[in-house]
Amino acid sequence: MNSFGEYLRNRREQLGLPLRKVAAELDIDTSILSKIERSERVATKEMLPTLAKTLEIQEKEMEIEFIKAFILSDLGELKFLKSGLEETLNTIKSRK
Amino acid sequence: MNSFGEYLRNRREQLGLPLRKVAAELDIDTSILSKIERSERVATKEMLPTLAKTLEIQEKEMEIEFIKAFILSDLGELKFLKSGLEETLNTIKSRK
DNA sequence: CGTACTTTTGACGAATTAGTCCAAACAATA
DNA sequence: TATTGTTTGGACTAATTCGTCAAAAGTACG
Repeated sequence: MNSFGEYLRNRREQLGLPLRKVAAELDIDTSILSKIERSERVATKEMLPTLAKTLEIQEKEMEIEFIKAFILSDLGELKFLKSGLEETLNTIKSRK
Repeated sequence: MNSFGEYLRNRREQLGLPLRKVAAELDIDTSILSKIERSERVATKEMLPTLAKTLEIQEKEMEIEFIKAFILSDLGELKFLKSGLEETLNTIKSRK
C-alpha cells in the first residue's frame, strides 16, 4: 500500500531536492515535511498546489494521489466502500 | 446538500425515537447526538453498526450515506474529485 | 577523520476537537 | 398554566493533533 508520503518522497528524490527546499515553499518546518513523507503527519489539501508546482507534477495527478490516500486511510476498512464511492460519484455527476 | 446529520435526524423522527434512546445505544451523551444531527459534531465510523441497528436501516445504506457525507465535506471543493474517486475505485477493484 | 549538509527524533506549548454535565429552552398535553 | 419529557447551549475537562525548535543521527565528500 503506497502512501501519499512515499509518493512525495519518491518524487522529491527523483528531482534531488532537499526537504528544506520543499518545506520552504510550503512554508512549514523541515521536520514536518519529513514526518509527512513518513506518514507521521498528514498533508493538507491546501498544500497540493504548492507541492504540484515544486515537485513538477500535474495538479490533477497530485490531487488524485492525495484523494486516494485520504480515502483509503480513513475509510479503507469499511465494508461497502466501493458502493459508497460509486454513490458519491453519482451524486457528484448528477449535480454538475 | 443533505448532511449525514439530517439523514439521521429524519430517520429517527420517522421512528419517533428520542435522542435519549439512540444516544444510549451509542453510549454517548444526548447532547453529542444532538450536535451530530445538527452537524456541530461528526459521527465516527464506529457508530455506524449501532446506528444502523437502532434506526433500522441496512448497514450498507448507512455506510453509503456516511461515506458520501464524509467525502463531500472534506474533499468536496477539490478540482479533480471525480477523477480521484474513479482512481480510488480502480485501486480498490484491482487489489480485491 | 573532519566538515558541511540533510534528515529524524522528541520535548514542548498552542490550537483544535471530543466528551461530560447540567441548566435553560422548547414542545406537548392535561 | 403546570407538568413532563425532549432538545439545545455553554462551561468545563480531557484527548488529540499541530507546529516550533534544537539536538541527535545519518550521509557525502574533502
